[in-house]
Amino acid sequence: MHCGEMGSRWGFNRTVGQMYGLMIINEEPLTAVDIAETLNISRGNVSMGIKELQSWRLISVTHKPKDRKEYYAPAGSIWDMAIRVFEERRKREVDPTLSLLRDNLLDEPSTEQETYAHKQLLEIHDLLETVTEWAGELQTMNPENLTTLMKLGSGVSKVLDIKDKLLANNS
Amino acid sequence: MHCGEMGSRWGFNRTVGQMYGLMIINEEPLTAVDIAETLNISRGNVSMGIKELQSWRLISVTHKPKDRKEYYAPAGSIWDMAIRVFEERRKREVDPTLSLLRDNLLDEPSTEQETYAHKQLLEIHDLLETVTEWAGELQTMNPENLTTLMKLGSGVSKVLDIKDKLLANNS
DNA sequence: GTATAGTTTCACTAATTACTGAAACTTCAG
DNA sequence: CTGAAGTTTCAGTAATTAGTGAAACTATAC
Repeated sequence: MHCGEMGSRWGFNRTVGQMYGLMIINEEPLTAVDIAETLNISRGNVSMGIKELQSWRLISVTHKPKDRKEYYAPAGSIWDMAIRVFEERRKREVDPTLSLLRDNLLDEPSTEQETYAHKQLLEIHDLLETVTEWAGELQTMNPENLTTLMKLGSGVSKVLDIKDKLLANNS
Repeated sequence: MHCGEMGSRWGFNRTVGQMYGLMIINEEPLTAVDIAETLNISRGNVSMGIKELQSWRLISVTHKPKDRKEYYAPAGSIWDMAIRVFEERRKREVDPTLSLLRDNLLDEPSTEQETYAHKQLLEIHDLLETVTEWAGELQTMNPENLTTLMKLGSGVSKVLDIKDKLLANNS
């Protein structure tokens, strides 16, 4: 069961990773007590972990009839999970960076030193913006197209060439 | 100068982020002492930070004639920087996850429970592998093509349709 | 060689982050 | 309304991670 530890590399802490790993591996939804006992962690810690996973929109809660317990399970498919982790990390890492950069770009540079700094910040800002916009668009594409695109790999360049030729012919 | 703090979100700790921010903002290369004084951190801490940044392949060291000091500056363009952070994070986060998954997939499942777990792990593994392979291929593409691709955004699906039609015609 | 100007290391301390468990809270059946 | 079965909160503690600074180390000029 220790394999859940790999989650520790993915933006949440060790126990939260283990908790989620456990849910993924188990076909049946689990109760908070199941989790606490399997992982040998305190009940309170599980509660906090659940909250964290919910903030990542990674789990769904169900109830069994005649039972007051809450049952937790991963929300959606593995693919959904990846999208969400990706999205949330963008929100937590990239977006704050972007707004910090924007704030700084508002100040007009007065010295030469500042002009250079300004230029550099602008470059970072634009790069980050392009990349995240693009990533956002990829996410809205349907999964099949995305898979095609990925299978294509570096063949993408060839397709782009084809496109250019088509446009040239049409004009 | 506190704006360098945003680096704290990007995989290294606060001071290392500040150090790198400082180098990006300054046109001229800096010495270890410059950095320590500007950021009010100890000389030893700077040395460790330099080491860390070097392990990310993010800085280059130069020497001035008649001067024994080492001068540090960001290695390469902003674009290079992004590629490197991306690549290094893949190495540190994704690759270990993949090899952990592979290890686990070697064990043949014996119970039904394990069969399910096995299936889930396989799915995660395949997804991660596809995505990282693709990301790797994107990196080898020349920047212009990449920009075209990004500008295209979700229009990519249209190009793929065109490609499919072309292939259909050729057959 | 040796004095000097620099860098690196590392044991120690500080700061941050994660975990525990008991108490407070919620919900619902009877 | 009561209490049983559950969840959440949070103050305190443990564990981890980051930072310091003095001592050890290196390289070079003379």
